[in-house]
Amino acid sequence: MPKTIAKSNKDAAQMPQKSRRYRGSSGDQRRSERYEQLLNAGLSVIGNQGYAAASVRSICSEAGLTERYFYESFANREALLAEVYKTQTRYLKSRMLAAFEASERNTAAFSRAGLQAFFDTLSQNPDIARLLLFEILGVSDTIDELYYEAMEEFAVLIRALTESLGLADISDIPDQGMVYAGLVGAVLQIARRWALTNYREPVDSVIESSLFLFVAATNYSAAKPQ
Amino acid sequence: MPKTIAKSNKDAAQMPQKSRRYRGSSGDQRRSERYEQLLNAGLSVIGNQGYAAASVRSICSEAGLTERYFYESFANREALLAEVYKTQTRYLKSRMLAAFEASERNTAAFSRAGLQAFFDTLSQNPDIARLLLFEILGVSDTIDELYYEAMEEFAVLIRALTESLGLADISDIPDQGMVYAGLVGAVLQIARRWALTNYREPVDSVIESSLFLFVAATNYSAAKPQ
DNA sequence: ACAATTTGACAATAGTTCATGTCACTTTAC
DNA sequence: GTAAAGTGACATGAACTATTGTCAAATTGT
Repeated sequence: MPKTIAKSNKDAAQMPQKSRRYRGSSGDQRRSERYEQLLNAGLSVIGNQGYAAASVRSICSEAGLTERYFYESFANREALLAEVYKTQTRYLKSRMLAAFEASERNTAAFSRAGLQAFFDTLSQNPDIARLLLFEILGVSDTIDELYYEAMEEFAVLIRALTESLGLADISDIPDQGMVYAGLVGAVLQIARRWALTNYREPVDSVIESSLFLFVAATNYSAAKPQ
Repeated sequence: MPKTIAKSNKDAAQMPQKSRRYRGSSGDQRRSERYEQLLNAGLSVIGNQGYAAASVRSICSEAGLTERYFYESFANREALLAEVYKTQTRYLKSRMLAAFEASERNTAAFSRAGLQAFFDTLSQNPDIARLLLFEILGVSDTIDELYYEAMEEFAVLIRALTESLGLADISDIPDQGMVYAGLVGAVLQIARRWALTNYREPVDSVIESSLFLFVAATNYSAAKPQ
């Protein structure tokens, strides 16, 4: 009995092997559903217990899935963290952009709307806040890179915001990117302080404090045409 | 042979048992020397490989000491991290204060001196930079508390600095602490960006960018007496 | 009805870490 | 010189973790 006889028409290099429907959904649907569950569970565990405590087992348990399915969607813990982070920054950015568009077209309302969306998102989702403000730093070089990119993207947002306020020329500053990074850092730090004091201050207060720095930068440049 | 006979005059509750000199130094000296070695090794390992990779074993190996001596000085990894952090923030603050005192007594020189001390310390000690800017966040509630306190202390420094620039009245802002926290966050974020791009920009550039935000806040308030 | 696929509970392996313990060796006090 | 204190290399055990594997039960296509 020569072992070269295949037991079916399947090749030695196994075919994609189209999946069967199960409980009403296709294989792809089920897989992406599990992916979503893991993403949500990841956010929940990281947001509640921190990334250090977010073991594969605890995430799967939270997701109601077996460990095997973890590796179906992610190579490892860090890959999950990266995806969760990307998803949540995307979500945050979309909320801010939506707020911009829904806002009245005057500068004060415009920038308040963006900041409101930012701080609202965090206070309504403490898990996201903990992830974005605390857990993401110092994990690995790869994650640091991700963090850096996200900050730069938010700097672009901030730039649009401050420029809408009238900040025209800060060309005497060697690196304008640094200034915008600084403004992002200011808002993030205000958010961290807010989170660490359990969101005790009213949201308007943190918005005003943030806005103060934006407007100050704006006015300074505007008032200094020379 | 009744086991109640003590083998010496030592009590059942063992006495403090005064230590013997060894290799020229007293027990206290040796212990505090080991403590220093562990602190330095901790900074080195955390600064080079991150806190996650800073196992008790790796720290002791770096320190050239046995694991037993770790627990002589620290209850656990986290206790070491806390002490290293406190030591380095103390060091950073002392360098900044020294810079203030050595500076000429005009506002521009004064604030530049402080910022120069800050950024110089980080670029000269990448270990410290990594610890203070990245590794300290998201470790535990205890460490977060420490971070929060350190930030507030730096906010006081910043406040002194900006007030020396003439920032008098920002009383229309609900929480002034938030504004100062924001300025601290701005400087920290600029430092993070600088570190993540391998300190490529000249130090004067990051100083000017930071200063811009300070001066902007100053001028805005000053120019807005109403 | 029945074989194949899918799933979930769980075992297994190999590795790591913390924290403590053992023990031979070095140094000191007397 | 000798007993005790101090040291360093290493062992140990309990607890985790990541990752793969096993297997019976549930579900499906035919």
